[in-house]
Amino acid sequence: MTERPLRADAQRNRAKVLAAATAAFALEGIAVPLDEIARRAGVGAGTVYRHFPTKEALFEAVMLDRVTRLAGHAKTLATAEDPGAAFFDFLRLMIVGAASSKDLVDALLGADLANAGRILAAKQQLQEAGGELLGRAQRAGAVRGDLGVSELMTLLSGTVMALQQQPGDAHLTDVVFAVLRDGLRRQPAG
Amino acid sequence: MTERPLRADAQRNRAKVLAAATAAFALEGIAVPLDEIARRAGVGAGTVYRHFPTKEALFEAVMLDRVTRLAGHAKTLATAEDPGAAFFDFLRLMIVGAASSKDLVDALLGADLANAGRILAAKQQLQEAGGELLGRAQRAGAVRGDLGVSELMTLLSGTVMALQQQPGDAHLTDVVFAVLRDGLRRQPAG
DNA sequence: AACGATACGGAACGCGCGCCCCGGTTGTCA
DNA sequence: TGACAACCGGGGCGCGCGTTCCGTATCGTT
Repeated sequence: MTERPLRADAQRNRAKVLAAATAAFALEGIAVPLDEIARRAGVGAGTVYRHFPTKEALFEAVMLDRVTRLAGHAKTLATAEDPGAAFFDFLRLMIVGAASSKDLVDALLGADLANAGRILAAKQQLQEAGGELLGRAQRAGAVRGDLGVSELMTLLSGTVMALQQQPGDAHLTDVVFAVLRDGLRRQPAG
Repeated sequence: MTERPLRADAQRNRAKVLAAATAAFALEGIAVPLDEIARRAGVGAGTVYRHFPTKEALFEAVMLDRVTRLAGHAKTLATAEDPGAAFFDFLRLMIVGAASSKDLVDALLGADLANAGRILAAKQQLQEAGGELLGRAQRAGAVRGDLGVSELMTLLSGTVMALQQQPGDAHLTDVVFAVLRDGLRRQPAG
């Protein structure tokens, strides 16, 4: 039952694979060939498979870290004083954090992928944190009341996907964010 | 130089292929295997290739029709009396017209596909019509002034992609559209 | 230093899919 | 209705990619 420690070179290689995979997935999404990841890590394909039973498992490992980190950020924001500002900070965080990462969209939306085991849990954690922020902002009157977390996430995903078409276009990011922000604010009656 | 007319069965088969391809592409995007299209059309794969030199050419033919149709609708709207209403009608048209079609997103955004020959032309036609509607609405004070056609199209693509995740969810569509609409309206100063 | 256990690399396999080919069939025109 | 051209079907090829296998190299320990 107890795991013996990995050999030193095995640990090094595992880290190299994770680093290469993180970079490659962010840049090209899950579509990047595994051989390419191995090449960039300076390892053979077999080595990757000794550490991760499947390409999907490697992707899961990378995404778990990413999503958990995002959820942590969101939880921190949930303790801020101004609920409205905190919510919109969260929005920006999600948008800029994902706009240059093809992988997050694959992870959160890919029909098969998104509902697989550990990713689903992290996803729900993120939704929970987002829901908390949304609820506070709504109760404070800063955000329109007619939408829930899932609608918010859908909106966010779309925005992120759209921005990935012209990655690095800061002006585009600003405009898109502004429209989303203004659309989410509490609307005048009628 | 002059094209001889197709044989009767060839015409029938061509039509069957186009119909099957239109349905299949709309449902699954360009990822649908060509064999599957042939099967649904009740023909062999070879027949498809006799009418369209390449899978991409078939996709182009289908999309050309779709996009041209959309652009036509947009042009019609551009002659309406109320520029604001016309613009938001256009928005809804694009959203509901594409929300259940995986293919349009592939066609308008797929890096390689979108800039290939005839699709590009149709795309520009659509952008032109959209730009006309946007400009009128902005001059009439119905839409915020700080965005151009390309930003609008980006926004639209994102919205559509997001909605494709839960196809047929009318409530989600309504909420997302409402947020987009309110975000695009002329904003109060400051 | 030497030996067993552990890990490595990359060639090889299976599969899905775009595309081609060719023996057989069907439409057209005299 | 016969004969030729046009067209059809689906098996097969090549390629990319996920995954496996095994001979070789490296690590840890005595």
